[in-house]
Amino acid sequence: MNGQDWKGRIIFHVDMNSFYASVESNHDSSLVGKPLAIAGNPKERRGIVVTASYEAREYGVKTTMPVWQALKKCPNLIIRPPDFNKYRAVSAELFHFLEEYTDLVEPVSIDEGYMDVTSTFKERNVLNMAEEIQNRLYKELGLPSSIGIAPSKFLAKMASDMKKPLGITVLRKRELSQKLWPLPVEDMHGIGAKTAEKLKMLNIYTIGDLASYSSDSLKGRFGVMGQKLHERANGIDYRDVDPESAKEVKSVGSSTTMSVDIDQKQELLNVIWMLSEKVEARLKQKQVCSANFQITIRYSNRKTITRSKKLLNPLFTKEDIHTQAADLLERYWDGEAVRLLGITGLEVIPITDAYKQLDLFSYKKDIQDANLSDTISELTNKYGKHILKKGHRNNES
DNA sequence: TCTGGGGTCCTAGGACCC
DNA sequence: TCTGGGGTCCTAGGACCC
Repeated sequence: MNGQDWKGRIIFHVDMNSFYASVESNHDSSLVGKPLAIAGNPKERRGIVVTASYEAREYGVKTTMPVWQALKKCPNLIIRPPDFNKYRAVSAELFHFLEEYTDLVEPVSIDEGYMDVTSTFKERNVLNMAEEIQNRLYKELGLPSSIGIAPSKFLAKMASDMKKPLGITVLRKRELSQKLWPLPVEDMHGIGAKTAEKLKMLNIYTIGDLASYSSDSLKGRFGVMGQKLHERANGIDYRDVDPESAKEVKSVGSSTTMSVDIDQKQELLNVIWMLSEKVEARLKQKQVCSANFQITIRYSNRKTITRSKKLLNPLFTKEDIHTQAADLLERYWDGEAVRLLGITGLEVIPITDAYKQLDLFSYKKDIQDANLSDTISELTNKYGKHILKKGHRNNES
């Protein structure tokens, strides 16, 4: 939004309430009105609550709470494992539905998104429209939601959080001092536990404190983020609603926390193999591949390291992914017991683009000594891109 | 006998180049 | 006889979000 008309924008932030729990209740009416938690690996230790129904929240059950703790708070809690395929399907319906109202729909996550409804303003009352959207989402898709209405994304997001479940909240710029500034800083989108802690050391406790604090000082201490937070606390946010933004995936990965920590190399390699299969499936599903793979190792004490490696050629088969990941594990695992392993393809590119690259590569191969080319490819995949650069320079010199 | 799994963005240091 | 400055790329870690 680089014009002068940003002030006139009307943006909705539409946020589902207890999304996964709502979807499960829609598929199984025996769950309706019950304390329900969607939780990973209910039979394993180390499962956590992903989503809790409002009935479960009454008992103090919260997202990220370990399952055993949730059961302590609410002994008759019903626990269901997450079914992400099901949620993704409903999510697609949800965004398709929102697009009935405007093309300017930006999905932010599986269960929330922004809508720029400025253009509909002259035709109809936006508050009525928000009510209609909320009612229809509930009746037609079985999804309770909260909607924030404001002149910017940030304010719309903050507004949708103000009344849950089934709330509609309008946040105008002139209402900031009354509605936004009294909130504690940790309630601000973009401020987590660490930043809130640091802000409190500066005697910044509310969003209002942040808004009136010296911008330069925040910039000095927190960099770009400090400046952004200060602007947003003052209601300044020119970001556009961008329907394309969610479509460009940048990384695709899979990780798992083992039910018991593992210190045997062969067992770790077995897990790496399982993850390679999953990553292959996810890459294929998204029709992308990657020439930059990363492994994540979390040790028993939760210390977590990542190690990555750029390759010359994009990969997507489980065998190739396994080779790279196993090599990284071999080189960087310190022998201590491991709690979590992960594999991620970074900087993913569409497979169609990769074919172009491969064609170019095979062309080069044709005109070169095939054996030499193979050797270079092997070396670069093993040791990284800089080897190739050096090789080229040496050849050129 | 705590704390998942999927991501994005920013920062900072080192290598390397000119 | 000891050490510049600007720029890019790569890697790792950290903070945050749902």
